[in-house]
Amino acid sequence: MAADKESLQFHMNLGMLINSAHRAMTKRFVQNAHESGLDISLDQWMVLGPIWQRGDASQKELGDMCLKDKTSVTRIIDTLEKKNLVVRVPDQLDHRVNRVILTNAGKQLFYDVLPVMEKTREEVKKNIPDEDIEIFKDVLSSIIINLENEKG
Amino acid sequence: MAADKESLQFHMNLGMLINSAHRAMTKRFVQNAHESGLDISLDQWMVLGPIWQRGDASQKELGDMCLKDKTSVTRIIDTLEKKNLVVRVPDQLDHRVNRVILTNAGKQLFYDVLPVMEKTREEVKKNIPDEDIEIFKDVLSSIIINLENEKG
DNA sequence: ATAAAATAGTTGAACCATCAACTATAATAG
DNA sequence: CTATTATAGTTGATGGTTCAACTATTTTAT
Repeated sequence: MAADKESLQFHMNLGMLINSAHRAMTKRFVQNAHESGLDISLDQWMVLGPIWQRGDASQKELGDMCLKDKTSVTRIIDTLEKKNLVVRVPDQLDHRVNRVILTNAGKQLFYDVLPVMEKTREEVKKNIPDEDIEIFKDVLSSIIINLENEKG
Repeated sequence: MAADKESLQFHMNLGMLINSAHRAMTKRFVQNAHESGLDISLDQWMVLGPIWQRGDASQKELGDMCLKDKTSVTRIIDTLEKKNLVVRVPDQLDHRVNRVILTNAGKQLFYDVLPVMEKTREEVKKNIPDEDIEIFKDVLSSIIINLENEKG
């Protein structure tokens, strides 16, 4: 899985590049967390964030905020619950929805992971000009919008 | 999973954007293939390509070219073999390696999927200036290089 | 007030990624 | 030549994604 400039030239295929950049970022985040003695996946972290931010969140809201499918949310919450980082509390008003809240362990983990996330972000962006990052984000947004399901 | 400009503004997080752009591309490819009556995943297609290009390839070579782990290659070849698109032939010189070759069905599928890939590529890049795409690729390459494991 | 449609969440199946442990063969070092 | 090491590939486990089918509520439309 070599990834020097030369091999990348050869693999200058959008999809593959995106794929491997994303995998590299995920891997590095987990590595960094592990080096800090923390056991959490990037997806678990992505779900944890919005819960912390709001105090609680329904699974639907989490899916919207993380751009994740409801099935994925179900399973991630399952594993977060197994790890005692989170609990599901049935909503009193709408009995279809679960409110997901952080346990104390969940809050603690959130604070512990914050600097890991920051470190990873810096490693990712190292030596990349800010204006390129902006264009990069714009292109990503455009791609997502291009592929929005035009069901109408 | 709304993805209009506004919600994307809110989610302007590199990792999440990359993640969902990649997932959207994968999904669209499979959809397009399905609409053409073809049953193939993006990863299967990514493996099929290099085999076609070379006539045959070892699993190691496929992993290198697709930037995939050997375990992933093993499993993808497994399912391609189940679908009779590919066969493993033990290498005569080095008994550790499998040469993977396309069946006739595999070749046929390759030709059938080519236009689907092209269509998907166009949908992805629609309304995005070429120079932005170039910067986009550069940033992706830089990220990958930034995260290359500096084990030394 | 009731039937139909929409919404929130779960489950099972199929696929892919990653890790660790393993088998088998080949290359190398003494 | 033999012992060590490196390489190619497989297997099992765990986690995440997607699809389709399902349950259970709530909304809406008549």
